[in-house]
Amino acid sequence: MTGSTASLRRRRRKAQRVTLNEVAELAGVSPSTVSLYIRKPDAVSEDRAHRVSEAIAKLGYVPNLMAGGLAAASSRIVSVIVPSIRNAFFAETVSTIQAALGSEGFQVLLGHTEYSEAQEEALVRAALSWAPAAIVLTGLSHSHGTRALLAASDVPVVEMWELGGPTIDMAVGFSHEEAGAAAARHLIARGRKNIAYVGARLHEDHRAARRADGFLRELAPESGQAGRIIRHPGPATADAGALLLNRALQQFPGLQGLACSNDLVALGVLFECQRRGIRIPEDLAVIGFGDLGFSASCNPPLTTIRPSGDVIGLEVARLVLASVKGKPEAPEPVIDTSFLLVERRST
Amino acid sequence: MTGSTASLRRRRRKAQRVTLNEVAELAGVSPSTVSLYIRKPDAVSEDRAHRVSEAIAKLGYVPNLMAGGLAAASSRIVSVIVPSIRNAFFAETVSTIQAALGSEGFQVLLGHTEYSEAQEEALVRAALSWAPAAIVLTGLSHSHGTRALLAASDVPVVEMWELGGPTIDMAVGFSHEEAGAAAARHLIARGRKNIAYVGARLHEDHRAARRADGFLRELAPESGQAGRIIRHPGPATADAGALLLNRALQQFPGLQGLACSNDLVALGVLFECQRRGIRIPEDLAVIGFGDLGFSASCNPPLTTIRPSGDVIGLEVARLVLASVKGKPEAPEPVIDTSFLLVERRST
DNA sequence: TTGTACGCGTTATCAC
DNA sequence: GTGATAACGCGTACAA
Repeated sequence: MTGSTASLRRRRRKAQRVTLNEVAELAGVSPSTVSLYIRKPDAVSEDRAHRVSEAIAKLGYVPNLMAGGLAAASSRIVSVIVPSIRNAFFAETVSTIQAALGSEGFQVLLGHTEYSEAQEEALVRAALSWAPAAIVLTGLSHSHGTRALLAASDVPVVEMWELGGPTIDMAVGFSHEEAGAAAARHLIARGRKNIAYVGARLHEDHRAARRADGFLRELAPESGQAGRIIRHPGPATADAGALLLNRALQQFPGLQGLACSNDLVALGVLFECQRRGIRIPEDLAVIGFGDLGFSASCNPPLTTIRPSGDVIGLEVARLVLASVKGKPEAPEPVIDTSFLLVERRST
Repeated sequence: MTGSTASLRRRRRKAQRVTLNEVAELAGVSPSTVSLYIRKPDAVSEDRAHRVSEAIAKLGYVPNLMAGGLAAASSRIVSVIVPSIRNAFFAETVSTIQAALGSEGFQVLLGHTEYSEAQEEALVRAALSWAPAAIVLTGLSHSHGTRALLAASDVPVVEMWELGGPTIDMAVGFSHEEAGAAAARHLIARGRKNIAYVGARLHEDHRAARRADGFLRELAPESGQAGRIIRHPGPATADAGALLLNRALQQFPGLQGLACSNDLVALGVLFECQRRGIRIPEDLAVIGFGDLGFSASCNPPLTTIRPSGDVIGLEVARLVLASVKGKPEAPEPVIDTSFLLVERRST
C-alpha cells in the first residue's frame, strides 16, 4: 500500500543540552548579558548583541523555559480548557486564541473536559502546575474544587462563551438565553404558530440548555406549554438532527417552525426534510445556531444565529495579554460579544 | 442584553505557593519522601503515605512541574503541531491524542502552522523549550531548520497523517496518493468516463495535492491528460465546493464523475447540484474524502474515503507512550493505518 | 550597559 | 523505606 518508507533516526542519544552559560562563554560575555539579550535585545550594546546572536546560532541554543519559569515564578503558557475541540465553535475559538497569543510568545496548553466538571477540575489542577500566565475556561459552571483551586492561585482567569451569571475573574461571551429567545421571536415574527426546539446533549451542554430556556420563555405567553423541547442525549450531529426532526413531527402534528441547538443538527433536519418531501421554509421554517461554514451554502441557505466565535477568541486573547502586562485595572473585565441573527432562506 | 453579571475577584495577591517542603514539614517527613510519594506512592510506607496525602490535601499543594522538569531534565508535555485545528480531521486526532495521553498524565501543547513550514519551525523551537516528552508533527514535509532542531534534540518525534516518504523518527498514517488513486478507480469502476478532481488549497496542503497526484496517475492510461484537476486557493469549505463544481462543469462538458479533496467541498458540490437540478449519482457521481460527521446523512449519502483519524490519534499516543517508557525498540515505528472507501449512494 | 551571587522547587544519587 | 545533598538552567536583585 505504501511506498518505501524508512526511519532515518532510531538512536536516542543523551543530547547534551546547550545552556545559556555556554552561549555566554562562546560570545565572551556574562550569562546575564545573554539572558538580557534574549528578553530585551535592545538593552544590550550592539556589538555584544551581535556576538551573542551569533553564538546562539552557532550553538543552536534553545532556551530552557522550565528553568526560566522557575526562576521567574511564572510561565508564558496559557491553559485553554474547552468541552471538546471537535466542536467547531471551540475549534475556531482555540485557533484564534492560539494565533493571537502565539505571536506574543505565549503557548497554548489544551484541555478537553468532555462536558465533565470533574474533568475540568483535574485539568485546572494540571494547568496550575505550570504557573500559567492565564487560564481560559469555557462557560460559567464549575465545580467547587475548581473555584477553590483558582481562588488559591493568583492566575488570571477568563471564562468564555457564556455570560449571565457571576464570573470568577473576567468573561467574554453572550447570553445564550437571549439567543434562544431571539430564535423563538424570529419564528413567531415569521407567523409560525406551532414551533419547537430540538437539542442535542442538553443535559451536559449548559449553554445549549440555556438557549432552550430562552426559547421557552418567549413561547410561554403563546401557548403556555413546557413540552416544546425535544432532546437527544448524544452529540450534536446531522444524524441527531434527522432523528430529532422525526420525533418532533410525531410529537407535534402540524409543526411549522423548528429551532435547532446547532447548525449541524439543522443540517440533518434539512436533509431529512428533503427525503420526506417537506419543503423548507414553506412547510417548515428552520433556524440553527452557530453559522458554521456550510450554513450559507445549504439548500436552502440556513437562517441561524452567529455567535462570533472568532471575536470571542480575540477578546479572550486581549484580556489575557492585558492581565499579564499587569494593567492596573482592565477597563472592562466582562465583555458581551453578543450574537447576530442571520436571516437566510430557511425561515 | 445580559443579566446581572458580577466579577467576584479582581484582586491579584501574591499567593504564596505551597511547596513540597511545606508539605514535608506538616507531614513530619523529609522532602524526599514527599517527592517519592508523589511519583511512586507504593514505594512509601503506608503510614507515611497517609500523613503525606493528608498534608497535601490540607495545604492544597499543587506540584510545580517546572521545578520538576528542570530537575528531571524532561517534562510530561507533548507538543502536537497541526496545520489547523479548524480542520475536522485534525480536531478529531488532537482530541483523541489528548484523551489518550491525558489519562497517562501528559499534557498537550498545541500549535498551528497554518500550512507554513516556517511557522512549524518556530513552533518546534518553542516546543523544544519545554523539554517535551515527544513532538507530534503533521505530514512528512518539514523545513531544513526543523529537521536540524529535531536532530539536535533527543526528543521522540511522531509524524502523522502521511506515509510514503522518509520519516524523521516514527510515523502513523497512510498514503494519500493511494487514496486519490482509489477514488479514481472507484469512479472508473462505476462506469464513469469523464471524471475530474476538485481540490481546495492544493498549493499548501501537500496531502490533498498527493491525493490529486494519485487520482491523475490512475487516469493517465485512460485519456492521458493532465488537466483534470481544478484548484481553489482558499480553504476547503462548502462554498469552495459550489465554486469548483461550476468551474468543473464549464471546463469539462459532459462531466460524469467528480472526486473532491474534502467532504466539505463535496457537500458544497451536492448543494449546488441540487440548485442546478443535476441529479446525483445519475448525472454526476461524487466522491469525497474524510467521512466527516454529516457525510452519511447527506441526501444522497456521500461516498467517501475514511482515513480513520481516531485510529491515527490512538496509534500516535501509543507510540509516544512507548517511546517515553523507553521500550528498547518500538516494534514498528511506521504504522500504516490505511483508509476505507465507504461506498454510499452518491456514486 | 555589564557582571556576580543567590535562589527558584524539585529530582536523583547515595548513604543510612 | 528514608533522608541529606547536590545539581537542574536561568532570572533578578545588586553592585560595578
